[in-house]
Amino acid sequence: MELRNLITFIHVAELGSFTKAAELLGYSQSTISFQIKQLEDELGCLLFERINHTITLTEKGRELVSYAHRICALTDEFKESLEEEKACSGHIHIVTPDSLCDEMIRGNYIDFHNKYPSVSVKFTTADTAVMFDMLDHNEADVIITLDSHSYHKDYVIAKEEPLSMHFVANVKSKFAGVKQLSIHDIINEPFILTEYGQGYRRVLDKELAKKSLEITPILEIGRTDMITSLIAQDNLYSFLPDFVTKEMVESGKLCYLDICDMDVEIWKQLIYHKNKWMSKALKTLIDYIIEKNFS
Amino acid sequence: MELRNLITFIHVAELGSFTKAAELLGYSQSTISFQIKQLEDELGCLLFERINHTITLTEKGRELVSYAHRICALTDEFKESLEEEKACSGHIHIVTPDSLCDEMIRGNYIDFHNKYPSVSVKFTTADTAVMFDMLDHNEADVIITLDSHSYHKDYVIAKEEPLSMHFVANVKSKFAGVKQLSIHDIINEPFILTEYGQGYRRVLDKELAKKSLEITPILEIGRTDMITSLIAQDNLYSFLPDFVTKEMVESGKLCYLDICDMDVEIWKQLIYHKNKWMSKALKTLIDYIIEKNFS
DNA sequence: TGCTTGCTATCGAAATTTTCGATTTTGGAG
DNA sequence: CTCCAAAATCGAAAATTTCGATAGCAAGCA
Repeated sequence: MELRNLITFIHVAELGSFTKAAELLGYSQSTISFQIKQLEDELGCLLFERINHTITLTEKGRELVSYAHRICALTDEFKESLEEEKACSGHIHIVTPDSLCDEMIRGNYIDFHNKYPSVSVKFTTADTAVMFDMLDHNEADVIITLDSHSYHKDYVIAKEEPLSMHFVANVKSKFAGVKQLSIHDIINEPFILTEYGQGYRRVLDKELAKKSLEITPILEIGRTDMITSLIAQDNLYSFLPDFVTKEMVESGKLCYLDICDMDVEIWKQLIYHKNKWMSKALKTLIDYIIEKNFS
Repeated sequence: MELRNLITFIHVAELGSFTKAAELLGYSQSTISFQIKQLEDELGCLLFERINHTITLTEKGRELVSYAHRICALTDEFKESLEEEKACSGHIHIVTPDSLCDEMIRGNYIDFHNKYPSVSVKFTTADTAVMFDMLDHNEADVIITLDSHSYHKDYVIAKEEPLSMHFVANVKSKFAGVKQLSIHDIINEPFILTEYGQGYRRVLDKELAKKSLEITPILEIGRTDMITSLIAQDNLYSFLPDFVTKEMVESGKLCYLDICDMDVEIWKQLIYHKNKWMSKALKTLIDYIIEKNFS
């Protein structure tokens, strides 16, 4: 029993004529005969009495008219529901590095939630490799990387920008305010870095490796807020994005070091899988991030 | 959007796999791909996200699952409704000669109604030619003729029996009790007959015509109950089926005449059109008439 | 690293189904 | 009696569906 036949059936029943239905539907008359017969054969009952070339609905036929209408109404309803602007709602899973998650939650998240209260956002933190893995397994809807500039045909980059980063130290560091430092000057100072493999940490290591250098941090930790607060307390060093340190630099607790021979290029990229279905909610979140500079 | 596709879609959504659905449904896997694509193309939206060869329902997909279930439920419901023993109900139009209508209404009709209260029966009276006309136009569901024996490939005879008829007279008639009368003896007596063209009246006329005889009735009327009551009151004559006269003959108001040279063969036939859809109600009525000798 | 397995997409060919046009049959109207 | 209208039927054409084979890709495993 296919919908095509049901639609034909409805029209035949309404018009009381195979021929008229054929004209209306743009079929030949024999097609209508065939389709109705098909229905009758499948259902094993007569839908129309044919007496002297005029048709009359049978009891079963009359019943089918009612069902057919209800069935068609449902399909129409669904098709309409596709068109109409959906209330923007749903669940979205966004995965970011630790530092950014912090930033976002403390930043615009409340505003976003107030604007779109029925969108539930799940924040998860992970390192870059895991993030891409999650995209590949459709476990994350969208990710934000802080890493070297990446590109792959399977991913869509919704937004990207270079990330300003600095070596930072306690304001009382002997290097504070000193111009034109070399990486060699500070390489043996006590560093706190994010975990190995984590986004910009990995890029930093690679850049150092090019110069046959290596930093052995005294502590590795993902939570950048802890790093900054430790540095603010003691003579320690790190390499962090400005958005993490900006506040404490401005308040005079930390300072940027002027390292002129290290060029670590880090990008912030908002990425989703190219096969990802853009739900209204997802699109809204992504647009919000792009426009409001949410992250 | 055809039901085939919706059913496939439901299974795919449930199993979360094109391959498994193909096995279950007995299709090849490429067919499933094709059918889902067909749906997606027609609806203009993605139903499944395909990321690394695993599928996940999209929002629209999830919505369609719900609609598809409802649609399938309706079709199933209809199919079941075809199977199940229907409450025997509906409207039936039965057409009979005047005399029989009387007989049936006064006879078993109440019993039938009590047994099958939701079957509404419409009785109409008509002469034989009109009755067949009504069958041909599907205006009557079933007819009962009192006429010469008829047969036609387009009609189904559900029941038939020869009808016993007699010339009848008032018990005080000079012919009462006389054996071996000839039609010539009574041909000029005052007759009351049913209308010309009406079933057995027509057959009678034809039989008389064979003998070059003719009866010119003093009154023509379809209502046989009136004929009998008039004859009971006066010295009048008629030619009627026994079922009409039986009661008054037994109570000694009328008598049969023993006319031995007229052989008028009348049949009672219960007939419907061969293309008539046998609704439960119609079948019940016909069976009832056959079994209970309703008419 | 290479092998195997499991999944979906794709493609051309085969099979099936649908559609059409022409014809037939029947009844009704003029 | 002829013409018209309506549905059934039939073979052929057209369209659609299905299949089988293959490819591409990722995961698991040795």
